[in-house]
Amino acid sequence: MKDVLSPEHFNLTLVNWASKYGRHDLPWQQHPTPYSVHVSEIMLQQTQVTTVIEYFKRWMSAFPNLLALANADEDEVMSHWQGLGYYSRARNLQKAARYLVDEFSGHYPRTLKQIEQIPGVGRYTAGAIVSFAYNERGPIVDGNVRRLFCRYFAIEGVPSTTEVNNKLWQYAEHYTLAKNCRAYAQSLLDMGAMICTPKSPDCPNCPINDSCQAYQTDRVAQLPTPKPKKHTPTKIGQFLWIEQNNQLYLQKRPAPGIWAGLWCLPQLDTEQIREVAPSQRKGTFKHVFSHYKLDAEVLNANSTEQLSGQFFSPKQIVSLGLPTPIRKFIGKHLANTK
DNA sequence: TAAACGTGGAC
DNA sequence: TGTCCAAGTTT
Repeated sequence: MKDVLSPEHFNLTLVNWASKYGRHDLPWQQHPTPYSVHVSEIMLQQTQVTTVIEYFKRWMSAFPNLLALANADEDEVMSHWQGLGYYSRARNLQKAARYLVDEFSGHYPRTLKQIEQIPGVGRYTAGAIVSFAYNERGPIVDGNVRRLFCRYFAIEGVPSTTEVNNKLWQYAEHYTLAKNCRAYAQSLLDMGAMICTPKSPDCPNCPINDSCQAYQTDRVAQLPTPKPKKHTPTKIGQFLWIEQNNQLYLQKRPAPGIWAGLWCLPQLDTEQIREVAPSQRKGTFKHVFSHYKLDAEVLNANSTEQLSGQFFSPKQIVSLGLPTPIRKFIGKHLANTK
């Protein structure tokens, strides 16, 4: 069996492959700055490229630079993130902008260690910013690299365990050179997205298949080792529909917690949940999260006593940041909010 | 270490 | 319809 390539040979082979077959037209690849790379990398966390593209364009128009984001209203920020999910990313992005303005005069630091101190920026994102914005050496391990390396080096074990994760970062450190930095990082992502895919990888067209340890031993389909899946519980939710003069009562969701920072129908906490007659019911909806399912009903109510929210007109609601299922429900039940 | 944290695309 | 899982980070 052929051994794995040296870091030098590996780098050159992938960069050469990506120059022909890689992605070069993504919006964030056109004029990369530390800020635009930062924004795109946060948006791309656990989110598909096709989903991010329009959000990225709108965000860069609304908040073209660090200062604009630092000075923006939080509701304005959240409304531009609505529908993208994992909303702490948006709040951390603004926190990061304020941190960089306050501590670094609005200029990004240059070193990996400093960049990793930015709120919401972990080891992967720090490496990506250094690679893509500065074209300097910044090792990365994301889902693409994890899959590619687990197969190429035939790494057994669940990747999220400390042992395997450490091994992956060791390979990343060893195989990331101080040359072709931007092109090499991008080639890893492109390989993971276009060749070394989760299902039906395109091994015949892989530029390094003859030295891939999994391919040589027919274990591509078994690597990376799948994570044992766990049962997702179903939670019951009750929300209040309080409408006066065609205005709707909404509350801002607290952090931490689901939908933090978004505006939502008031939700009864677990102790307040009660049986209700069908006549009180405005409607129901179901929603699936990554870690549980939500069965919800929306109850008609009149009083806003004890509640800390405010009324909004349909026109105001349209430009607010709302959770996706709540926005859908409101759109169905309140005029002029679609 | 494991759970929390959203949503939608792909099959 | 259900399942996987996508350029992860925080607590």
